[in-house]
Amino acid sequence: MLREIEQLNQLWTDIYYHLRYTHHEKITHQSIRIMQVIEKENEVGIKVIAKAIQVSHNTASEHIKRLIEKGYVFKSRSTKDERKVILRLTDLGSDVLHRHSSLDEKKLKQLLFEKMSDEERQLIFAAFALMRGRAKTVGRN
Amino acid sequence: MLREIEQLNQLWTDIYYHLRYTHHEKITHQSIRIMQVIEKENEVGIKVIAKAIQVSHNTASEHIKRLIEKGYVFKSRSTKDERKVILRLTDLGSDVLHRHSSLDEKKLKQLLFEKMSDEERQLIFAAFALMRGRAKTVGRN
DNA sequence: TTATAAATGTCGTATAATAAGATATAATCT
DNA sequence: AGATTATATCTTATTATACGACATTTATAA
Repeated sequence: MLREIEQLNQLWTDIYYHLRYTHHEKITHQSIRIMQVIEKENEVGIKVIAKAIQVSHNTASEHIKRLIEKGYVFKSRSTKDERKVILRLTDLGSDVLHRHSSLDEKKLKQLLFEKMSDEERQLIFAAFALMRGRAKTVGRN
Repeated sequence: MLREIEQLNQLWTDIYYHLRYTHHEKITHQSIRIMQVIEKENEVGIKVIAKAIQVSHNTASEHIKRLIEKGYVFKSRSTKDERKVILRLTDLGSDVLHRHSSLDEKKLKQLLFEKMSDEERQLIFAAFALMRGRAKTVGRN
């Protein structure tokens, strides 16, 4: 069983290594993690960021300041509670995050539409959709 | 077609977001990228690293020095050409890289063996193996 | 067998990122 | 009104990142 888990991880990291974007703009690790949280969760504020990356709230606030300076993130305030900040990615921020965590669209296109049959492609989609659906429930219960 | 590609990327990043390790030791972005190259390629030296992360050879050499200090990497010399360094990950280095690029084994175990039937699990493995096989050929023609 | 090239290492220096404590401000709650 | 909550700013300290210049060692060419 452990054998299978390791094997799946091997497949996972191999796929990412071969299909990721090769050219990256300079960006730090913390920046990526912060932007991932902003993209995947909703109504993200400073506190959520601080907890997600395990730093103090003032450090989180400084990270956000820099991300705003770079044009990757923008702030708005919650209408319900005006103390709360709501963070969102700009289009530029989305692009940058994409190039650091997604698969290269050109490579994916080649893979799915030139190197695979329709049935194979459908197999891939079915498997990923299944895995995503179940992954969402992992950790709770 | 672009729609499908974007959708697959959405699935990919969602899966990673839900199944990745949540606790990370402090490590920089460049360190991870360097260790990925060392793990996935063979006979990696300073030049290869420098090219992979787009820095000068002296900067690459300094990165490697720090990774060695941290106990993540070790050096040997090529027997054919003694000028050349060959880099490898230590066990600790492998662990650290694993926690930054692989899926959490506990979560995977839960996902594959508690939340899926045998047929579903086989579907996942078949799809990933297929994808990995084809991914290796992407980029070259 | 020198001369030169290739691969790597080291030193000095500069900038940016990272992080926390202390303190401040503004909105909300009691 | 006073306390609490969420965020911001300022100061300070450490580490990471990067490069140019120069040094070293091994390999190859003339």
